[in-house]
Amino acid sequence: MTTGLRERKKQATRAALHEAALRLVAEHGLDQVSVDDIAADAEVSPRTFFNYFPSKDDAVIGLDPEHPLRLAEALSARPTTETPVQALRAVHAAEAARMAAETELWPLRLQVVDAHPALAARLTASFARSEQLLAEWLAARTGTRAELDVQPSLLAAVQGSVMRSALHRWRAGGYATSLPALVAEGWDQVEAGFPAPRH
Amino acid sequence: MTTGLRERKKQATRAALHEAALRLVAEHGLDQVSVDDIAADAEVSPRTFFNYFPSKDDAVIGLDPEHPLRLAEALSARPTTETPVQALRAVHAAEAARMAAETELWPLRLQVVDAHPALAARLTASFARSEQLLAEWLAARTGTRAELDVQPSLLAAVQGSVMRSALHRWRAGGYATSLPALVAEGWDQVEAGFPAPRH
DNA sequence: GCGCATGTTTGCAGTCTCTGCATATTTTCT
DNA sequence: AGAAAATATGCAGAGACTGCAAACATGCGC
Repeated sequence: MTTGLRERKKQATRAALHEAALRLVAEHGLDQVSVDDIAADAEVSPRTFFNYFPSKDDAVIGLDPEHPLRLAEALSARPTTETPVQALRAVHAAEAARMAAETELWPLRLQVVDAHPALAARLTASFARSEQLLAEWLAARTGTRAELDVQPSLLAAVQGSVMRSALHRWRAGGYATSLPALVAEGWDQVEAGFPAPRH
Repeated sequence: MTTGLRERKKQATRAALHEAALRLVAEHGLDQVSVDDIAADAEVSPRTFFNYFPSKDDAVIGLDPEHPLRLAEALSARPTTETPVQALRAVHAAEAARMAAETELWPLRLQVVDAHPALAARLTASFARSEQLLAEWLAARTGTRAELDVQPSLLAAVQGSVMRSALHRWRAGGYATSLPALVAEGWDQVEAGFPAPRH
């Protein structure tokens, strides 16, 4: 787990660029912030910016590209006695706790995503990669074909819906409710099959 | 419902641009097709292209921006005796039938979306607008607050998942299964709460 | 039919994102 | 220290997109 100077610097630069992008865009708006501004704020050359992120939007969102793989690993580590939904709930719970711990970044992310539909699309794209891996894991776990059976692709998508809905309500409620609780509430609803609410 | 010459021409130009974009990108790939190429193919000036679509990606996807509103209207027209899920199922069924009728465009759209993650994000963004309106409708229908209660935002998102999953399986199965059937299958799964499949 | 009001198309100039390539700088390893 | 490898930077250029102003087409009242 040794991290040489080189590796540490890379992490620092990446974080600096992401935080600069997020903070500047949150304050001034997406169109009022250029890549040059972000690079200047992070004290690297504009050209270097593109060594770290393929686009301005990606820098603003700034999610770890390795994350989907770690998620898939976490799932594979769950005991095979669990049902797919149980395994997903467990992984989501850990995930939500980790996200809620980033008290600085996620509220800012959700703010800019809310203000700029283009960024919402990027964030969704980030989730999409996870969903694809998840569908494959589900198919393997249940012995079905990911491409043709309903459950893998649908449950993978629904899992994303649960998380997005929880994030949405987290922000709407001013971050007063705990994110893991909101996620759990979503799963309860999913497992209950969306019963009609009584009036 | 009268359409003057002016209005008809606009529709035709929009359709020509969309079809040119879709066809060219399907054949040559997103990066190998410039806006100038698309405009030339549709026989308008490059500048005119941007009178119709705000970006190249949007032209490739080419969904009607009015569609979310019509969807919301269709929902409001459902009898209030139906549960939210029943109403959504009914509207989805009609929707799926309409989409399956466009035997030219949807397969091409799904092909390019599959080949280019950036376009997948755009398509999802198009759906997102519908989901937002839907969440509001659900909240109004069930007398809850769209922002804070679970069901509106989650069910709106899940509805999108059902449709996306159905489209995915439609394409994976070579368009052999009817889209409405795939959508219905998804809803069955949702209503059943994703039971663990037996082995 | 004529001509004005309004909406649409086009060209032009300019900004910004993003890429390829060559060069300098930094870190690592021996 | 010095070679090897990774990283940072500068430069030039393609292509997306916008604002503006000038042509052009259409609709409408007369």
